[in-house]
Amino acid sequence: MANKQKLNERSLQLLKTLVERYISEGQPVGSRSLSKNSQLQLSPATIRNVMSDLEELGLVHSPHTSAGRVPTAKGYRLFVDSLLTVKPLDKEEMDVLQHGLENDEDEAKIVDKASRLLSEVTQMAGVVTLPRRELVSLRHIEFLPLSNTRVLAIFVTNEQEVHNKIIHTSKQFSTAKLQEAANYLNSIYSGQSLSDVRQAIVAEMQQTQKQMNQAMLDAVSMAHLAFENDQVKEDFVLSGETNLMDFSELADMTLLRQLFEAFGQKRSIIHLLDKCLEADGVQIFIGEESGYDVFDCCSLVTSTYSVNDQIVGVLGVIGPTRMAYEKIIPYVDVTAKLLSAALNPKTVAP
Amino acid sequence: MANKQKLNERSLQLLKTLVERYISEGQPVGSRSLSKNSQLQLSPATIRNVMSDLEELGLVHSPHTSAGRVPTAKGYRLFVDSLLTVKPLDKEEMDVLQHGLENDEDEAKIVDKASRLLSEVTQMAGVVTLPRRELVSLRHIEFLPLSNTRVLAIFVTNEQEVHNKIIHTSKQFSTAKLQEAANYLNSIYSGQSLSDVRQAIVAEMQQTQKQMNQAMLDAVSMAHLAFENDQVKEDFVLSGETNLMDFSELADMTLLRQLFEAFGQKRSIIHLLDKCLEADGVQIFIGEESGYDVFDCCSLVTSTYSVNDQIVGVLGVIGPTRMAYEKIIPYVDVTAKLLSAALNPKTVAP
DNA sequence: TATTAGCACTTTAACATGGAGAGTGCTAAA
DNA sequence: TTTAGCACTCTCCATGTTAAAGTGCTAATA
Repeated sequence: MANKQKLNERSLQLLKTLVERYISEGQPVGSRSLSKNSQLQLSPATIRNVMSDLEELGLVHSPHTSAGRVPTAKGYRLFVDSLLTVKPLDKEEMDVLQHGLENDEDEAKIVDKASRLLSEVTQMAGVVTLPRRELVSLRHIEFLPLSNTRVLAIFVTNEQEVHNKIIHTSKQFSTAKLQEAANYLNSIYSGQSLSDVRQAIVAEMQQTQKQMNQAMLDAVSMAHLAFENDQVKEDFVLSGETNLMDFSELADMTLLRQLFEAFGQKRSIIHLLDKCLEADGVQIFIGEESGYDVFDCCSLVTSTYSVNDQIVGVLGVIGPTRMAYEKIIPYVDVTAKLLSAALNPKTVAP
Repeated sequence: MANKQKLNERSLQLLKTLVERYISEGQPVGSRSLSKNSQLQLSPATIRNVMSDLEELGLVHSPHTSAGRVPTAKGYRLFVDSLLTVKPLDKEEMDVLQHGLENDEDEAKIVDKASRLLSEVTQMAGVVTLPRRELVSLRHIEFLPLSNTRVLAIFVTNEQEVHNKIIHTSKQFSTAKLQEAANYLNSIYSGQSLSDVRQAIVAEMQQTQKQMNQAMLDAVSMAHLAFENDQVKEDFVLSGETNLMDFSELADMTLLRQLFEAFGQKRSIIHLLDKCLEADGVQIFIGEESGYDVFDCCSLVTSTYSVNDQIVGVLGVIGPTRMAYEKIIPYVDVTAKLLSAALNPKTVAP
């Protein structure tokens, strides 16, 4: 079978040119056109032999007998992993991103802008997860009495963001009592990360026997209510989905519909993006690699971004598998870095 | 020309059957099929004459010489205004809506559910505006110091909803001072509607000369910052957009793209929905009537919903002009009423 | 006078036909 | 090992044909 043996320098060079050509033209590429466009001086016939091998290895595929070849997901994968020559962004392209992401205070706005920028520069769909709250630190918590046993819990994180949640307490508290509880919690937990706080609270609840007075007990149980599974709110911002409508790969309405439904339900996208959180740097899912049928004809190029040197989110681009990876990868990479920079607390204090 | 004269009972009856038939079949309807399906016992030839008149009046239109007729927007309008026989919902259909909208506390969740229900029962796109804040009453305002001159303003409206905003004050305030300011504002404005509060504040700011002490002055100027143009946040919840992809009217990708872009930008939709706020009850925009090119092949059926007998929002359904109005109208109507009921403070207080 | 039958005409949709073009696989020669 | 040559396959496109559906007009009819 000599499979491995066949994958010599020449075959790889040929596969590279084939993928490049298919990406730029969108048509199955045949032996004649490859013979002209590759550096190698080979006749179409020779190229046909090589292509036949590539097909046997599952790297390319022929839509029908007399069409050229098209890369498979596996072919793209090999291309991206070992053949791709990334084209760094030029000055102008950098500037667009840089200007777009500077001078914005609000976290939500920055994230939104990043997503929009990604979709604009790539003409595909841009996606950015909201920064994980788990890792941000609690600055301040406050309780406000509403009616009866309803209490509004407000917590400020990271200097910037304010979140609130209505909790139902077991009994009615006076404003003073609530203030006292908040003071207690602030004195202990302020500055710690939300996930740490959550853990600590659960721990404290379990050893109630400890020498805690009623007030402290109340405070802890309220904090428990305030922080309980709030992380479900994991979310992302998607922009430029409509760009995808222009790709012939998605001209089929059922396919398009499924894709947009997946966008709307968010679940699968979140799951997919979560996978990218684990590793640092640029990651790529090509076609069926994602594991979701809906994305069979799509690729996802992502990178992580950080605050205080901790990875807090993912951003990326969704487009057809036939995308200009050599350009998309640096775009995603650079945007991730710029977003990190934009979100990090400025060193120059006011 | 005898235009008016021609629009006798018979022509109207024929137009009605034509529209009904076109809505259910989706094919241009010809004289033969009309002759069979209308109650009138008329030969195709006679019907052709009548249709010719209808065409002259701009009520129907022929795609090409040997196709049947299709209603125009004007034709649909006449149909909807004077010919339509609305089919009230049966028990089962009512139940779906009723069960879907009961037992939910959170305003946002209710609105979301309503939108989803609308899209599910109609198999088109459902839309619900968030209740206008202008008309809700302020219950409580609170200020929380952040760093330096940044202050977090929190206001609770309507018992239910909590909003917050970071404001930048001119100088630094102590927690006590902020508390004092909040107390002052609460004593004066609590219970009034947000728009009233906003007006009153602007008025107070203008006659600064009055016998106000510095604390009151500070309070008012902070309130001004907290409430300034926050109404831009007018928003709506759209569901089931993807349902629209199944309609042949929207098979054209450029059209579909424009429509989805309009959904994403929200501006035009908000504007359109705002128009519906003015009148009470069900309103309908058919095709080009909306004034937005994107909606030329769509119709919008809306109704208003209320809290405390005040109209606070609009909900509706977006679909192709060729929709089953006799069913959609009651669906929208009933959903609006159920939503009003769900949002109104329960009379049985805890 | 209003309605209808009849007829010629138009348009579309569906299907068959027949190259042209592009590309392949295989074989045999270089 | 590479290449030229050739038969073969498949798509695309233009063309033609036919059937079905519908129209407008005219003349007959009630």
